[in-house]
Amino acid sequence: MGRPPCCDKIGVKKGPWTPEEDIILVSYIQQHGPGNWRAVPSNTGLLRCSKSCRLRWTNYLRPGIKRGNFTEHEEKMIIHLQALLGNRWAAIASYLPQRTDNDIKNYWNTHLRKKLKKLQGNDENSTQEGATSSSSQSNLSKGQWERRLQTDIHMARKALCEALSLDKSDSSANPISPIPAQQPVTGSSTYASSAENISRLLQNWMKDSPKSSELSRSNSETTQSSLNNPSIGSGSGSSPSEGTISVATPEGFDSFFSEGNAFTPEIFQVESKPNFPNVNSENGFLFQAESKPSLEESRVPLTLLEKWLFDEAINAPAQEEEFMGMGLGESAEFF
DNA sequence: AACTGGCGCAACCGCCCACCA
DNA sequence: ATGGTGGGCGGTTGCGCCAGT
Repeated sequence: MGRPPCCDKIGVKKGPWTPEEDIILVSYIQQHGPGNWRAVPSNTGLLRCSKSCRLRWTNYLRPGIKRGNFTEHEEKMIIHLQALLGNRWAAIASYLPQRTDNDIKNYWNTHLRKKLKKLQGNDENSTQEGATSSSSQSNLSKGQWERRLQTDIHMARKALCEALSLDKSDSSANPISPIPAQQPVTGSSTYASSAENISRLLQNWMKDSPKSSELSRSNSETTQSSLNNPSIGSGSGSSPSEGTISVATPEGFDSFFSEGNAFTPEIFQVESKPNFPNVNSENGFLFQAESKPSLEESRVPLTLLEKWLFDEAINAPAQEEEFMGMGLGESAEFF
């Protein structure tokens, strides 16, 4: 019996998300929290597959996402982690806060794999050592199961240890622990990153959309107030659970921006406090830097990995050169 | 200025797993 | 024990952008 599609494909919109859709989704999630993705399209009116909504949220709209160029340090981490874990991007991402697995995967596929390939071409003879790197996909896939098995054993063991010593260990104090997705991301960058993304999208959209000049004032006011009020869309009297997001019509954006408003985190009423998760005062919803909850579970307490990360935490970034000597062979020559 | 090929990235697809009734 | 469902993950694709010609 084949599994039915996650959603009715008929009438489901595909392709790039519009700013309007983004805002609807963000508003909804801010109100209800992430999860129950199945209900998102029906509750928001989005003509999107539930999966698509989840993906859009986790890969793009989620708070705390850092976009743009990878730093050299991040790059090195990815290389090492990939060598150790294989293509377990979610696990790798758990060690790189603010980066999504999709981002890392893309970066690997577009930049790092190419670099390593090039390197391999330059140094054919040294590929033996490079067996831990991506250049040896066959070896990697071969050893991946063993690695994974080992990983799972460690995970189970660590989970047990953690369960037994609950509050004793503060993960934030442990430099070798992958950073939980829920961990506070300090400063104004928490929501700003995603808000900026939306802002950028909106502004691009504004540039491109001829419709935007036909906007009605009333709609813009509605939109702005909607954006400022997380309870928008559900109506003043309706309960959030049954609320249908009816916010952010495209007509609203033009005058919204023309009034000099910036699409800032404040618009979402998300406070930028160090002690994230934020509490939305309007509805009390804990707008956490959710995300990748499974990633924390999938943390990989490999001894070697932890050792390296520990050293890395101590030495980096000032002594990144020392990183080279960690014994992963080819990746050391990589730079 | 027009064309083209490569690149980067967002998004989709399909498989898998965990959970629940 | 079994089947259904939701969600997660990794691989892949498609499209827009940009540099080179």
